Amino acid sequence: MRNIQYLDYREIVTDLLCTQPDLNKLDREEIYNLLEYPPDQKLGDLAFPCFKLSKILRKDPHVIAQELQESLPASPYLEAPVATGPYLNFRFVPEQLGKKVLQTILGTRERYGARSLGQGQNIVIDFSAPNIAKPFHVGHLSSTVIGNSLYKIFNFLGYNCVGINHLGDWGTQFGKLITAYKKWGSQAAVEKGLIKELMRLYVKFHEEAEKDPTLDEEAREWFNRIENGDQEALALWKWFKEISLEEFQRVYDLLEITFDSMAGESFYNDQLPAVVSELKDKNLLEESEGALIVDLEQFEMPPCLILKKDGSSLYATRDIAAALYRKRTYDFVKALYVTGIAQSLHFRQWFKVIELMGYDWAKDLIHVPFGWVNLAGEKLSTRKGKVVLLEELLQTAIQKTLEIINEKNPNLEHKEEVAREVGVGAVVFGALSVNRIKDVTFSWEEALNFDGETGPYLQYTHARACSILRKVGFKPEEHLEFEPKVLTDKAALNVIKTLYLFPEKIMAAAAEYEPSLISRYLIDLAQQFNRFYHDCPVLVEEQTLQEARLVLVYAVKTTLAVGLGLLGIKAPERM
RNA sequence: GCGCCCGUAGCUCAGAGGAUAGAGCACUGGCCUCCGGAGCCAGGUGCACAGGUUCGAUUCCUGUCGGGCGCACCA
Repeated sequence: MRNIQYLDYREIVTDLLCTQPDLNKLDREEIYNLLEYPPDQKLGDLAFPCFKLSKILRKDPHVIAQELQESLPASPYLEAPVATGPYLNFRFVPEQLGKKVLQTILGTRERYGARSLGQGQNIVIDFSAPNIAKPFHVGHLSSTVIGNSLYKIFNFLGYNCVGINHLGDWGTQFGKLITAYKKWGSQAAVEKGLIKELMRLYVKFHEEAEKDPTLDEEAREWFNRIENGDQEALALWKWFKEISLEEFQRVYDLLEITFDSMAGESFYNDQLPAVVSELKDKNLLEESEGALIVDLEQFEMPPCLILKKDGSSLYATRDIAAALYRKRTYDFVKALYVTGIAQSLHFRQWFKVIELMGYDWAKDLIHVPFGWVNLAGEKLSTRKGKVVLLEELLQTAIQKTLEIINEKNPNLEHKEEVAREVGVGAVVFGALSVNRIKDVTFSWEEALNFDGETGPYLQYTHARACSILRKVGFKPEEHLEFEPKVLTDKAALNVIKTLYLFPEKIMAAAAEYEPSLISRYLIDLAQQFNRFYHDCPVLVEEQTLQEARLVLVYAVKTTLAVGLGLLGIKAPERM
């Protein structure tokens, strides 16, 4: 794909400012970054604050702004700049803005905002990663939808993403599960109850283990047997895994999320000895309290545990093996790990180990953390069985959507499909609409609220725009010569300004690994559009005006659909 | 004890070295002979506290307080 050049007023203004001798004191990039959007539209569309220059030139910033106002050359894209106090304010020529932005969208359509920055380079994204034999609950939602969204965002920017579901299919919890199964379970009960039964056994184990610590010993032993290839243990492990995967798949199907690799922790088993010996060869391993560790004291971190005293592997061991494997296999330029913030130290530790092993790509390993999900003040806890199942949440949301459709739009075709898209969209948007680092408290009431800043609000706005376009059979390629001059209403101009910002927002979301920047943006766009929709009738007599407004509607519809797509949310044409 | 994250409106959250700090929910009142009322419009209160850096701090730094998490054989 050819790289698309998007209209960038910061570039235009920077060019203009660079013509001024006084501005030579700052380099181009500095000027570009100083430019800011004024807090109030009345002031202008883009501002250059003169404080930095004031310091360098030892001159009153008011005077600088004033002088710049007088000496700057004209630009076809900008009105004459206005000095307001220590700021030089620029205003976009609305006609030019509208023409450029809307034509770009008419031309690029569902690729509006896309770029070819990645040039096909690989980015590995490790996300979702639920634990086998545990229920898929709302606590897994963040990793799953954030990772999925980053996948789509980086793809859109021209990278080739590799989505890996690093399943928690190895570790001591299987020892616990087998112990519990042997003591309190049965084949029939597991076949009947599936994950629910596995979870019951898991919870039971923890209850009993509090009274009887020898159970932990037994569990460790069972896990050891799995690691050593014991037939019975391995068969049970496989069985539990299959049961879990089937259940997880139902959730992924609802979310329409796919992975390029399902290589979980167990996948790296045969690579662990090589990792250990490489660490040994590089003199990084030390024995401590019977275990093998990499000492990280000089980096002010606790040691990274590589092997337990019984010789079995640990989380870090497998992550290191996985990173080496992924670098070999995918030669990534970045590897993202989308996990809870509680694991920050763990990642800092083993990233450092990779660095100490002499791999310069350690810098390309990036932890993308997110906050906790609480349940009405209490922590989610699989061990205590206190969870909200994600599938249940999604199904409830779908049900509720169906009820709303039956009430408001009973003749809608494909109701079930639309209900799924909207119900799931509500849940996904909820998880992606806040800064990922914040802890969130799950509440049914909020998760099922479809008013205000929600996924359904965006989808509804999109559907209404589609509805207008459908009425006239709008085809974008037939309207390239529309007349932008007639889009003079304040509401229309605000929509255009917001549309203009979209490519910039995608870049920011990628740079910060923060899909919520797109969520917030889409809410803003929808709000602007809904004002326009309210204030300005589109299907008016006057053909020139109608055409221009239709183009605007099309541009919004397209941008909403693209943005929702980047969040992993469907944009139905009717709902 | 050491370390990390978070404290913005009644609630959920945006914002971020600068020009009067914004939305949604909830509450109240308007708006459908008109492109879809899951919508639009109007109505109030707020940067945990104390220092510091700066021409300027809600934003950066330090400390205090409050909440969450992590720190050796779980992941």
